[in-house]
Amino acid sequence: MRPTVKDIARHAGVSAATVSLVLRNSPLVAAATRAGVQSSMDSLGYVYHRAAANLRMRLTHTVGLVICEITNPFYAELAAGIDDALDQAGWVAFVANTAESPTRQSRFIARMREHRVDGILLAPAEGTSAEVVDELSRNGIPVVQMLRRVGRSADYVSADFRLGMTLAAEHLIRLGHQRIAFVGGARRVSPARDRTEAFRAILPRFGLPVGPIVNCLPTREGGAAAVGQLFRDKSSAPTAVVCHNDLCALGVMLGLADLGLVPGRDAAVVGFDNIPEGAMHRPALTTVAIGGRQIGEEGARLLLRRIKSPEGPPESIILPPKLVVRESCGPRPSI
Amino acid sequence: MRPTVKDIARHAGVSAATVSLVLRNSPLVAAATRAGVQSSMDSLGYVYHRAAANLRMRLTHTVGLVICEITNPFYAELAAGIDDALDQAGWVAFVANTAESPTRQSRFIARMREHRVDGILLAPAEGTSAEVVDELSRNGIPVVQMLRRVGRSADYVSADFRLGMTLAAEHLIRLGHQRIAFVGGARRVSPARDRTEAFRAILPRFGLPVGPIVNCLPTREGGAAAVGQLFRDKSSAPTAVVCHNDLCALGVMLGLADLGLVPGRDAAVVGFDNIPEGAMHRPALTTVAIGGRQIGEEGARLLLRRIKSPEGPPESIILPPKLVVRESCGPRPSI
DNA sequence: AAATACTATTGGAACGATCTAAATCGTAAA
DNA sequence: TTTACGATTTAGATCGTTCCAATAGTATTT
Repeated sequence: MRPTVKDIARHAGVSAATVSLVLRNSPLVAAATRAGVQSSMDSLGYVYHRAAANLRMRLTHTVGLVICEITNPFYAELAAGIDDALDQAGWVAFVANTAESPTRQSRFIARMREHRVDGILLAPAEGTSAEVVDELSRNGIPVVQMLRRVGRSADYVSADFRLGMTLAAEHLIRLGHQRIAFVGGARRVSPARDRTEAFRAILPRFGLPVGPIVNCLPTREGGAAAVGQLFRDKSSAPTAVVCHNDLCALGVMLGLADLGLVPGRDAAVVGFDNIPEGAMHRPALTTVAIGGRQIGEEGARLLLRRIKSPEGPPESIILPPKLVVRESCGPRPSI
Repeated sequence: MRPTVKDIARHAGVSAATVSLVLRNSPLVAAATRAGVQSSMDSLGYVYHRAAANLRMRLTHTVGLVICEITNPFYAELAAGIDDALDQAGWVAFVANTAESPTRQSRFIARMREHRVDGILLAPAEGTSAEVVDELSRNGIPVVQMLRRVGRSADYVSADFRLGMTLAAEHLIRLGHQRIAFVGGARRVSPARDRTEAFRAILPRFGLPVGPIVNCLPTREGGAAAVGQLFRDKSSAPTAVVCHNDLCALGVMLGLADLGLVPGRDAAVVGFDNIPEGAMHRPALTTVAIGGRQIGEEGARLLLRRIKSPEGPPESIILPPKLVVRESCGPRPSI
């Protein structure tokens, strides 16, 4: 059996209470005593039993990380940012990959509540109801929603997708594009709605018609399939395509290539997220950088702040996106 | 304050012990009593406090997941497989992304031991010493090493990288290639050593010289940079390149494209891993499929088995890889 | 009728830490 | 010599569950 504070106490000739004080670096304990206890711990190979301490204390120093799709490189980056920030604070995260299933998500959240996490970082699965977040808030469990907002009762960290869409569209308009399409607007999550609304708003402001909006999954496959619809009729095909995310944009470029069209020459393509493979692609992808890592870090820090002081109204952190211009838009439309 | 078993007991007019029996679906308790307790739990909004139960029981039903680089799509897939298998068994994982830093890794492992995880799933960071695994084994903490093996004292799940390399090389040889290079052999981890050794062994068996081996990071950037070295001198350039992984292979294809060479026509390229973007690339990447998801599932299941029965010698599960032929090898070398 | 077996329930001691309030010990002041 | 005080240390209750051994109550057997 592993040694406990009692064993250390006996070995060092003090009481368990004193060992506990040493463990928590209390200034109450005399230097000589502290040294003795320390050496007892070393020689017995003591490992702090945080779970036992948690039972007595208010906090478990543990959070739940619920991610809608960890295999999406953007969310992997988000998770890495969270992990970084939590590590710096000495906290640990339970992880769960919902794979966009609200059922799985509810199961995971229940499990994490049983483990008494002090808070939850939630990148909600598509179709998550506001009730999921509200129920947690009602029960005093701090939640930070990331990217997708489903409830108003909890904190939220995201990027300004409206601004991102505006940056992308203005760039294309400045290049002279007149027929601009949007691919990937289908999903019923707030970032998708934001992009779609901004897309609808910006074009008329420049006297341009709102181009076709194609609904598809935000994956390579989805993007590639969308190309078929958009470029079926050559005469009415768009000269530029804004995509829901980079994955989708890479798919669109693939679809274009399969039609013998060259992205950046025959049609401009812009993505969202700025995932690494976009830069390492030919043509390199122009994209709206969302800063997933940073959102993760901010989210983790916000959650820890909220756990420390649960009072106060829900907070929102909206980070500004940045347009990263590469090759996939080319100089000017050829048609 | 959240209700406890005592509160439920009082409300239902039974003892705490009975509530505990109901919680664990014991057949000892009468149907009527069970129903009463259940309804008390519902009306008071009881949430099981697993941490408290853990203190009394032997297990925490918790494992540590230590990943060398979560943003690498292959490891993201591995993590998804693990998450799946653990979910099915009703277990939860603490996650940690070491970003290939052994220091970080040690810190994470220590933290997880404090949380009393029942076992650890370890995809070791590069440079991990065998001592890390041995120390855990010595202290009776089950460990499953994934992909990279650093110690002999613990279980191991991986793919047969030697066989994978053999499949790739034989395919290229069958296509008629005579000058075959290997890119990415630098890293001091067992899968890299396995690939390199197999590469050195297979070519002489067909009377071919062992082509150049270029050491580089297994990233797009590394692969792209390697192309510069290999194709500097056109006359001695290889006609085929086997890469450490797909990321690297995508980089090589990028490097070739930047030199005006067409992968699959001017040089064959093969990767390892079979990550999604390889299939959705032009030319589509021929690769040795490692089955990250499956390795994750097997690893998680092995760990749970080991936790249940810690006795017995370390076990190894080595899954067979499969060659996935796509376009990046082309029909035959043109030179 | 007494002994036995079985079912359903329970009080109280764990698990390993922390917290509170009180005890102990020198030492300096009265 | 006694008292008071600050500096250390400690006994014992506590957190929310499970485990053990014991206890009723009922049905069955002898």
